[in-house]
Amino acid sequence: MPRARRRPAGPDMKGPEGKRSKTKNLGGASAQVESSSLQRTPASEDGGEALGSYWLMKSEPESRLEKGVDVKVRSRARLRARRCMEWDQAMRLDEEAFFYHSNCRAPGIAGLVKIVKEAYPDHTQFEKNSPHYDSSSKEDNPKWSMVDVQFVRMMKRFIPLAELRAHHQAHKASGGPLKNMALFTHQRLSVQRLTREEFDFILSLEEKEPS
DNA sequence: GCCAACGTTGGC
DNA sequence: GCCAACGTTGGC
Repeated sequence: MPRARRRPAGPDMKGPEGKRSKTKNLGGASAQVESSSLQRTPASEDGGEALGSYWLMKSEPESRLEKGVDVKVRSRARLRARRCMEWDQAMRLDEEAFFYHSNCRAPGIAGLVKIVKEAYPDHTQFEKNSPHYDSSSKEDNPKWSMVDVQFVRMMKRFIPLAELRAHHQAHKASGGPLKNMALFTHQRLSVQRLTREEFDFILSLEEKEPS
């Protein structure tokens, strides 16, 4: 697994590895997203055909040391096992995900990535020196898997958490698209499914003045 | 199966 | 760095 360079904030924009989202498959303990480096791709229009699902993936933009290793853009969240497994395996090639900066001074949605490799076992769970080592995971029944994602683009403007929350609150009363957004209703999920309506609404915020 | 203690996430 | 929210663990 690639080791991230130390940088103050923001996603890496180059490097061959793509971004990896790691999600624990079973056992119900946790899930994690790890983003090491993001590969820039030519902006490609997808012709607008409907993709299956949309996602929001949390990552930490700031360096953090764990077991003496800079694990940087990594976040972990407790998940319900079944849901976690479903979501992990539900992420399909070319589906889009917002990447969200968490645990930092300015939390919010920073950009877009897409799935370029569907779930596969994460080898680092078996490596004792890895911060992701999990002694309870067995080779023949791995608990953790990852997907690779590729950088698509930054948001036209950063969408702060506070702005999303304000819409969420308003939509709870008005029945708007963010009324059930998982970021607020299941706040500890590190990988969240978005409805088409949620995804489109958030994209529409890019065009608007910050509220 | 309850629930208090504990650990982690993540906003602030 | 603090701590609220909340998920997990383990004693009973």
